[in-house]
Amino acid sequence: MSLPAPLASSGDTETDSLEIEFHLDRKRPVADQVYEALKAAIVSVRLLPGTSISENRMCRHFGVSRTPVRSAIVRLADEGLIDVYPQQGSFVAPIRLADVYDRHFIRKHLELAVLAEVAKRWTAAKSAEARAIVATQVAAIEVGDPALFHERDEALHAAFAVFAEREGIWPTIQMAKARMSRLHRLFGPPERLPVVVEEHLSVLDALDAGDAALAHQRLEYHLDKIFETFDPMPEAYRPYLAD
Amino acid sequence: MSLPAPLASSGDTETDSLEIEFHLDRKRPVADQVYEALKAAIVSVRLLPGTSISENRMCRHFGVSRTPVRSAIVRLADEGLIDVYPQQGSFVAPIRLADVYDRHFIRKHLELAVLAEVAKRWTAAKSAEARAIVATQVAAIEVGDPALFHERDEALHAAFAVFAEREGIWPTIQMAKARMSRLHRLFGPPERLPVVVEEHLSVLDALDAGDAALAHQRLEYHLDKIFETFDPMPEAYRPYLAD
DNA sequence: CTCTGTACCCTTGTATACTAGGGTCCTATC
DNA sequence: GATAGGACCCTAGTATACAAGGGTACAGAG
Repeated sequence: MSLPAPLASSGDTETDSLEIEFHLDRKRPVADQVYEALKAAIVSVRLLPGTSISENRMCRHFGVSRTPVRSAIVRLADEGLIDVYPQQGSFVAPIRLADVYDRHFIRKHLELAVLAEVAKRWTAAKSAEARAIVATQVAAIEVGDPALFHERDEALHAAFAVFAEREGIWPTIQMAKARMSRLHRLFGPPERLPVVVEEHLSVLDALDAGDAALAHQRLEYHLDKIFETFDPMPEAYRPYLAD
Repeated sequence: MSLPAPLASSGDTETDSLEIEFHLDRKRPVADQVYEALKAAIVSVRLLPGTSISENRMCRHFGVSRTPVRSAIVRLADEGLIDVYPQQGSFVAPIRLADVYDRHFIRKHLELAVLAEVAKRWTAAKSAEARAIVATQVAAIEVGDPALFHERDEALHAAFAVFAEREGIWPTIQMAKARMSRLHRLFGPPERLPVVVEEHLSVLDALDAGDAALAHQRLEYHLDKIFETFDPMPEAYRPYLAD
């Protein structure tokens, strides 16, 4: 039988040099810390799709027992970020294109609905707060820190959820965003980042002008445009994809 | 300190008569079976909000060890259906009204977006399939089986996701629906069920007529109407609610 | 009678041991 | 030499043992 992972059995001879920064805090639940560390590593693609997640190796790496590691893996498997094959192994899930399309659908319609609520409550203060976040995105581009850029991008979208007084739906949007986040960080051309900033600003401009319909149109264009970046999917990316 | 559960320490003297039907199948992962059984019991409110979920009692009840039970509880805690208080206990989560509002927002906009896609692909065959499901809902009302009614209601909404060729977003809608499902099954007046059927049919009629805008309007009315059923929240329901 | 301290039992969190099944590689046989 | 079979090691799934902290009830002191 063929395993989905292209790397197979290496890793024993190598040193366990997993690039997961981690410092154990005995005062907090260990399982939560392992979960957060693993999730951050997967979403930021420091752990590439297909990477083997052996429970025992994680135990050695984190210096804890299998129980909290398993707990973390179960949670990540529920989120679709890890595939567990009993008696075979656990692997960072490939990026499934069908899944990405579905998540884009969810994210797009939720963010547009949030935007409609935001438009009703738009104020100069909110505009200033949003533009301040965009400014930090610009700064992230200038220092060449794409990870920081994406972090600030999340902050901007989260702020909109707060503006709409729908803070509770942010986790759902974020989970939908996580899948595409891996695509962006893997393949997203860096030269598009300034364009993203401009599109963000164009939405804010429409809101400042009190034109909700225009803001809607511009956000929809922005979201679809980002998505189409990967329309001609280069063959080199195949190892990380599925479906 | 005050625990959220109103029942406290009883349960030892009583027999463990948890109303969770369960038959262990040793060929399937035990953890999955426990998860499914617990989730079904919670969503169908056979396990009321606030009920204590002691891991040890679950072990005795299911006849398994703590490990798979813990795995199931972790997953349900992630979904917000169980609250875990370390060193104190785990309890079926109360119905948080703020959460219900957010989930309704998510469900409404996603279902409306799905409807728009369905309208583009509407055929006589799909209409017949949908109406067949509605017919089973009518049958469920006639035999007085609200659990079956809700099961068929889920089937109808799932069918729409399939019609829209967006099967992948159904889990997200379903998770949003789960919260309100508990409200409906607890407090939903049975006399409203026939009205629900009529509203479902009115949407199908609009689709048959090829009027997507009318279908949109009627579905939005239907979803909001269901939600407003609980607008004057009787004080008797307070023990099961929070926020 | 009131208050405080302590012992016990409950809880979840963590660690470890054992089970069952799949992959691989080596060996023996044809 | 090619192929089949078996031993070994890996995996995740499950069971059990231990640790740490909170709740409660009871007993003793003031």
